[in-house]
Order: sequence, then C-alpha cells, then structure tokens
Amino acid sequence: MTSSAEPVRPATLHDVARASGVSRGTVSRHLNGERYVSETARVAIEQAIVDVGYVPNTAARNLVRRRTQAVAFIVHEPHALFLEDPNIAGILLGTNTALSDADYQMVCLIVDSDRDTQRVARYLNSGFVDGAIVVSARENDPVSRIIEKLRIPAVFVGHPRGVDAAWVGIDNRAAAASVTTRLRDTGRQRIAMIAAALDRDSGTDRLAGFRDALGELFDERLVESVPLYSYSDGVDGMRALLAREPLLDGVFAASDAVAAGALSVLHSAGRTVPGDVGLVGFDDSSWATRTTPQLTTVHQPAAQLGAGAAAELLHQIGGAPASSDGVILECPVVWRDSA
Amino acid sequence: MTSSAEPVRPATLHDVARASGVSRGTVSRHLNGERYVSETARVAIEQAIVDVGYVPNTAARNLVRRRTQAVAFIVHEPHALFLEDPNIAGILLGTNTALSDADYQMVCLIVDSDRDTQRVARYLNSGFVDGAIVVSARENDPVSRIIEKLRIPAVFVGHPRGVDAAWVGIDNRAAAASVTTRLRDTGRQRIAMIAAALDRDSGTDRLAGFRDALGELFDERLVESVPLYSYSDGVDGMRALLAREPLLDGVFAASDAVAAGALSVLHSAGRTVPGDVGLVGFDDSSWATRTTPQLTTVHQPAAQLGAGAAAELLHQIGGAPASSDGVILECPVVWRDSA
DNA sequence: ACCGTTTCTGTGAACGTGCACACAACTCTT
DNA sequence: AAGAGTTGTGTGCACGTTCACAGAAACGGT
Repeated sequence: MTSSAEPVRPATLHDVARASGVSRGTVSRHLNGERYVSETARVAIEQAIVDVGYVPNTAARNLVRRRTQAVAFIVHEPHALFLEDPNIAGILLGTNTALSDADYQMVCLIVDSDRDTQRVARYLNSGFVDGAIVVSARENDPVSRIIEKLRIPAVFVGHPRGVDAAWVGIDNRAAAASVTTRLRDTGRQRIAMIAAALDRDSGTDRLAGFRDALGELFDERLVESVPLYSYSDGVDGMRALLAREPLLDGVFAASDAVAAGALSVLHSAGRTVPGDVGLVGFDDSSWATRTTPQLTTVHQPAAQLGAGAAAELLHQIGGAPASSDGVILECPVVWRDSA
Repeated sequence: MTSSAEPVRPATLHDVARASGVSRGTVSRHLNGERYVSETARVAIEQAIVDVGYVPNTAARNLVRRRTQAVAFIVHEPHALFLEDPNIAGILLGTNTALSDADYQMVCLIVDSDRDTQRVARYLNSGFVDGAIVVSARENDPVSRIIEKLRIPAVFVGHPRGVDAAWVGIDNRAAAASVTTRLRDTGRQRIAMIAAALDRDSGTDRLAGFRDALGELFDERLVESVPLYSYSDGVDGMRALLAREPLLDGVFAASDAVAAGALSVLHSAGRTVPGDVGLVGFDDSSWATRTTPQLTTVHQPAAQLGAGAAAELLHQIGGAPASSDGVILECPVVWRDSA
C-alpha cells in the first residue's frame, strides 16, 4: 500500500462503467433508480462503485439538470436578535435536518441592513438556489416582494399579510386568546399586555387574540407596545405599564423573552408572581423554564415549522404548484407556575 | 412589455460574447479579472452583460474549476445546546458574514448522533465542500479524525488536543486564571469551581487556569465537574457544591449559562451575591446581563472567532499551507456586579 | 416464419464555463 | 528591415454528468 503525495483524481462515472463492464448510460440509470437495468448489471455496478470509490460529482449533475440542489434560508432580523431568539434557531435546525435528509444544502442568509437586502436580491436572482424559506418577514417586506417578482419557489414561516405565497405557521391569534383566557379564569381583573413586533403578522395576531379573549374587559390603556420580542423590550414595556397602571394583576407578554424581562421588573417592584400578578408568555423557549417561577406559555413547535416549510418547498421544487393556503401547526398551552 | 408564461433560458457567456462582438474567451478573461482585455472590449462587455442580464452559472464554473465554492460549518453539539449557546450562534454569524463577502456558501452541518457522524463523513468525502470549519470538537473526535484523513482544508475553532490542524481560539487558561484572580483579590477564601465539558480543550483549560490562579489555595473538593456548559448543569453543579462545602464564598462557573444556573440555586439557598458569595462566569453571552446581579465574566469574541476561522480557511483553499500554530484572540475580563 | 412488444444497453450530444494554445497586431530594439 | 518582446483575441477541448435516441435481445402471439 503506497501513499502518493499527489491527490488522486476522483473516480468518475466512466471509471465505474469500465470497471463493471457496462456503459455510462447504464450506470447513470442505476444511480438514478430508473427502470431497465438487468440484475447482473446491477450487482456489477454496485461492486465497481465500491472498488473505485466512486462519488457523484454534484457540479456536473447540477449543470445538466439545471438545479443547484441548494435552498436559501432567509432570516430578516437584526443580528443581535438572531442570536437571542431560540425560536429562530429551532426553525433553522428543523429546516436544516429536513433538507439534509433530502440531500439539499441549506444556505443561510441574514438580512439586517438595506445593503443586505440588495445582496440577497442579487443572490436569489443569480440562480444559486432552487428556492427559499423566509423567516420572520415583515409586512411590505422588500425581500418578500423580490421573491414574488422572481417567482422562485418559496415558503414563508408565518403568514405576512399582503404576501401571496405558501406558508407554514401557527394560529397566533387563537393561541394568544386561549392563554389569555386562562389568565381571566384565574380571577384576574386588570389584565395588561406587552405587545411586540407589531410590524409582523405574529405580533398583530397575538394582540388580536388578547383582545378576543378579554372582550368587554379589554382596555386600550393596558396595552403597551414595544418593537421587538426581546428581554430588554420586556423590561421597558413592564416599566411603562407599571407606571401607568400600578393596579394591574395580570400580564400577557408577547414572548417568553419579553415575559422574562417583565418578570425581573415585577420582582424589583416588589410584586410576587403569581401571587400579586399572573404572567404568561409565548414560545415555550428555554426562557420559560429558567425564570422563577417558571412561565406558563404557549408551546411553539419551532423544529416542526422548519421541517414543514422544507417539505413544502421541496414539493414546489419538484414541480408541484405552490399551495396558497398555509399549513397550521398545533401549539398547546403549557401550564407552569407563573399563572 | 410582455410576460411569457414559460421561463426564459438564462443568458450564457456565449450570449454576452455575441452581444458585445467579442469571443467567449475575452468575456471570460474580463469576468475573471485577467490581463489583456482592451478598453474597448471591456466597455462593450460591461454593457452586454447588463443588456442580456447575464449571471455566471456556478455549476459550470465549479465543474471546470473543480471547486464547489462552499464551506462546511460543522457543529459537534447536541441539538438542544446548539439552541441554547449564544456563543456558537455568534461564531456561526461571524463565519457566515466573512464567507458571504468572499462569495462562498456556508453549509451548516450539525453532528449529534453517531448516525450524523457517518453522514458528515460521507458529505465531506463527496467533495461537496472545499473545506470545513469545526466548532467545539472533542478530543479524539471521530469528525476530527475524518478530516485529518481526508486532508481537506480545515480550521478548528478552539484547539482540541491531538488534532494537528489550523485553529483560531482564545487562551482559555489565561482568561480563567485572570478572572479567578479577581475573585481571590476581593478577599474570597474558599473559592469553588463548576467545571464543565472536560472532554473538550476549553473545559480542561478553564479548569487549569482556575488551578493556576489559586495556587496553594486550590482544593480538589471545591471542584465539581458537569458534562455541559448549560444552565441546568449549573443548577446541578451548584447544588452538589453547596451540599459538600456550605462555607464556600466564591464560585467560578465555566460558562455564563452555568453561572446563571448556579445563581438561581444560590438565591434559593438564601445566599446573596456578591455579598455572601462572589460569582464569575465565562463567555460574556447575553446571559451575563440578564441575571440579577449582572455577571462578571470573560468576554469571548465569538463573531471574530468565526470570521478569523473563515479567513484562515480561505487562505488554505487558496493554496496556502495550513499554519499549524493557531491564532489567539484577546478576551478581556468584563467587570460587572456579581464579584 | 413473421411481427410487435417489452426489456435492456450503448452512443453521441448537450449543459456553460475555464484554460491552453495559436496567432495577429503593435512596439521596441538592433 | 528583421527579430524579439508585449498585448490582445479567437478556437477547441475538457470538466462529469443526464438525456434522447437507436438498436439489440428476448419473448409471446399469430
């Protein structure tokens, strides 16, 4: 056994054909699982593939098939929040796993500045990818518009208004309503909400669900709106609410991170949770089990959302028409200690 | 302006050549920035590219160049921790940005089970990528061994012992020592450590640094070892330490997440921080500013680590030999309130 | 014995690019 | 005016695969 310093040329389809005594065409057919390959040819090819150590060349295959075997995963979110939001990471993970299983590459694009928008537009337009999965798109999002214009296969996680494309999501409104109802059922009278990200469908839907559940109890002055689903926004929101309505006894925070921020403010203000104030969150992220008390929240199936989006996208890439009615996944309320 | 239902064939190099009145070769030279293209040809080609809407075909280019223009980003970490660890996300982000700027695709591979190891091995062997960046490798890691065997360009983030490859990292030992020294300087007498991830270089180095700083004060019974850098491991570790050594007055937690878990146990046990017990962490992740009190910790430049690894990898792919002495980035101690 | 059908196989032509090479035109030296 | 360099240009081939097509072999029915 000698080891040459020079890297050996990788084996090609041709090498397999020669080693197995059949032609390129037959090997190709076998590799692609087509009909009309005899049993004898089959075993000879299998053996030859192992012998010569053959691995298909993706570039050559993509060239002739006019496919790239890659999919863009587009996150429209400030860098800082991307790091902080375990939900996005979960979606990413689910997508990546599903795509890997189908031998697709996931290419992660993060859109933060306007400059990034241009870069992504160029990227998508360049035919580097066969499709795109878009996470946390805003309404009237430039990225969404680009995708619509390019008519590239695409699936959205969430359901931004004004975008006519396939999507996978949860029923934010119904989930928000059911978790708020619980707050009401436990006897709270002055229930407030820290609404967040009202530039996105998830944000407005959660607020709408809150309103649905409260009915005549709803009071506009008990809603404080903050820009992002983050811890520090939760801090800000809770401070504002306490200043305005010291008597509140229930809070629905638009995310667990927001709830965690709110909780720290409540503690500092000397309120006990759930004694003085009942608090519920949204996401069932790792935040929820790290606070004291642990958060009652809505479980969001992040990995399944990602996997579902990937599956739908692969369908579209395979030639199926984009289904314009979205897929809605279940998101049960998780009862813990904070309400 | 008519819109045809049928997708138009994308423009090729040939189309540009015809439109600009020169040959394929000249267009190719201009595109690749080679010499010997006249000024008149240059402007004609530029114009033609815009006119026909030309975009280079990556597959064809990769085929002839024998490059894939893609890089694997390999994370060896349980899924759950990947979601939880903001450090990894930061490295990923830094890598992705640096690679995008160089027109490389980042392909994210997550290794959790043994099955994943096989999949990654096959993937790397398939020539789908030009190189790999490996995060949080263990000692005697099967993935590391595969990479060594394939002699594929690779850079490690961190410096696993027994792996002879390029790496970018921080001096965990020195940083751990300096943060521990501070604990000692503030008069703590019985200083404990919750060590974590001792199957990795970062874990053992932080423990070694702790030992360095304490000198004759070091006491083996004050070290509790837990498997991972996670919040729940911090909870477990702190409980064990308190049970064994109720009189401890200082704790160095191997990560901020571990410190956060430890802090909640300390609070539950009625100890004040930093009054009764001084506590320091490691990473300067978002955990550090979310606890009360905020954590004194070591700042880890996650994004720069990722960017540095990407830069070194691109060097190697460009033909430079792998530099076997690693790059060490600065990681200053950040003084906050917990010690 | 003939023909049609089914099963299997090989061949040549793409796919769109980079690269080596040949060669033309021009400048400078001798 | 001839030769040697420099600058610019076009052409053919290779990269490794898929696909369409032609045709061989086997089979069954008349």
